[in-house]
Amino acid sequence: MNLKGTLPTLILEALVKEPSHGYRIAQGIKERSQGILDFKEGTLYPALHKLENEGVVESYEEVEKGRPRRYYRITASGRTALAKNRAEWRKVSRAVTLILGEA
Amino acid sequence: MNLKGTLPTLILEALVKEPSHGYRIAQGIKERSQGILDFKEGTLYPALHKLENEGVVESYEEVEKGRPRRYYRITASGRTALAKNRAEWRKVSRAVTLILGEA
DNA sequence: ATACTATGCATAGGAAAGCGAGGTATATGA
DNA sequence: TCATATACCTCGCTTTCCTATGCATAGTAT
Repeated sequence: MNLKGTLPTLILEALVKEPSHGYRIAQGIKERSQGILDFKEGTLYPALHKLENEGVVESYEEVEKGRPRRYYRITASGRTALAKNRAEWRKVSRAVTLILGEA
Repeated sequence: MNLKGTLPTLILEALVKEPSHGYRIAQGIKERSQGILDFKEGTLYPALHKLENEGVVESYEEVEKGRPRRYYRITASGRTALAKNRAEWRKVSRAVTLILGEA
């Protein structure tokens, strides 16, 4: 189950502490949401490419266990974007909850 | 500002207490969200048609001030759908907030 | 009188997000 | 040897939403 539009923000949040690669980012989102959020690979990879294109993340290749992995690192503008997106999420999710009810 | 996918649920919620027509439903969502949620007419009307097609709302025409208005009434299956959507919203929005942080 | 705004409904075209399915490749364990 | 997990990618499709446009009426301001 997923909420459209939240993925870019969730990816940025996943990279705040340290760089990571696509597959691990997806696992992390699933685990940190207790299995509720589950973005598919066909969604995740294009999203990462888009974020890189926008300059909010940078990527580099790192060889691990003989195989290359594409790591992503959040940029300065990415941290700004994250802060903005986080605030927006709070605002709009509270607005919906205001109508649909909390309890 | 809007959250994709929430409109059908917000419409059903708007009809719980009494039937209403498109224009008023849109106004209600905007007001009850304190101006934050603002779905456009080009979004709302097709959404209403779809909900009617699915059988969760019924429509009828009522002439008011000499002009016809299309009123929508929530059906029994609409109430069931609303309960389900409401629970889903809680679940998934909490999952996102779990990751993005509450404070 | 005329024009603008609000009300009220509707459709068409296009963008964006996400999914499913498919492809490629390696490592590991049964 | 065969399946599964890891790891990345792309294509086509559907859904959702927005903008723009059209039509029509009522009220208000100029």
